[in-house]
Amino acid sequence: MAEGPRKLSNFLCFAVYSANLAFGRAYKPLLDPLGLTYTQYVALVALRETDDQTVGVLGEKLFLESNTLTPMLKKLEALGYIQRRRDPADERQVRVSLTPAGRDVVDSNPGDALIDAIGLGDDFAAVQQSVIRLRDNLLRAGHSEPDKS
Amino acid sequence: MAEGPRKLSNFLCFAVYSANLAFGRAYKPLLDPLGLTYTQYVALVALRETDDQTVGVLGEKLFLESNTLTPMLKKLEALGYIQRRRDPADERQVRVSLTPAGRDVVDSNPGDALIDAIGLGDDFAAVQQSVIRLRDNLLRAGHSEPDKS
DNA sequence: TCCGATTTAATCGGATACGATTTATATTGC
DNA sequence: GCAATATAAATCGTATCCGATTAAATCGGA
Repeated sequence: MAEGPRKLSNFLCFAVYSANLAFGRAYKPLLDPLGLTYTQYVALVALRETDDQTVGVLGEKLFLESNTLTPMLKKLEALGYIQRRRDPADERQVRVSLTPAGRDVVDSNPGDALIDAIGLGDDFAAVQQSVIRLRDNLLRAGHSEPDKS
Repeated sequence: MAEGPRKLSNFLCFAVYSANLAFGRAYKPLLDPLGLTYTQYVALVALRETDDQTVGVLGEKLFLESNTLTPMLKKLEALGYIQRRRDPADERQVRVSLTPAGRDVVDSNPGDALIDAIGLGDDFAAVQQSVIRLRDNLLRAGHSEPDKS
């Protein structure tokens, strides 16, 4: 085996890639009325979990860095969902916290409408754990090069 | 249940979102030497499967439309991996086909180096099928509105 | 103390995604 | 045959991602 052209449908990476596109499209009609994008909503959820985080710590949770987060957070601030301020104790850091409006949005759980659409039934938790394991394995393989000792 | 702030780690959408980021990062060192991005590589795989496709048919497989594909395909053409030409029988359509160089890239299976990194073992196929089912369910829920008959 | 190294965000350029519109070509109705 | 419609790709503006660089603040050693 392992010869001949592989079919796209056999690529796990493509399954994940296209499932991510599908999630974005499924969330869109739910988030549009709130003026939020899919990624912005995820950031709000992360902030609901732990408030008043630095951009760096928030980025660790979201697997993003300041180059992606800074413009998005500025947009969320302009929308009135978060507040950004320099940490007085260390002016290099920016601390981000939810406004009451931001908390309300997260607590309204707009994603609940998708639970039926997901349609994995009892497999939900197992699939989620597998995808998380996959992600962590890939990231682990990445940030330490395969050193040939 | 269903009250109180949900943790980000319990969101299946975030697992998929972050796994997709992880795949892109894992593929990067493998594709950089070829001058390819992750998405461009996926497009080449889709073309390897069926050559001489129209932009629309290719888009159906990739879940993308011409607004995303056209710029990417022009880049792949500039790289010498594909050829684009108007269909003489219907000048509205553009047909895309792999060049020999493009075929060689796909046949070299650059993603094989990640099989170990994925680390799902025997669960690989099951996870893949679940993610595909998830995707298809989400897309199905999307393009026909939940009509309350 | 003071200067170099480190850390944190922000900035910049290139490459996706995607809704909305535009352009060019085909098809259909009459 | 031709105007109205439909279809396919391309274009445009906005919002991510990400590598690389920059700017500002902090830290650390001589």
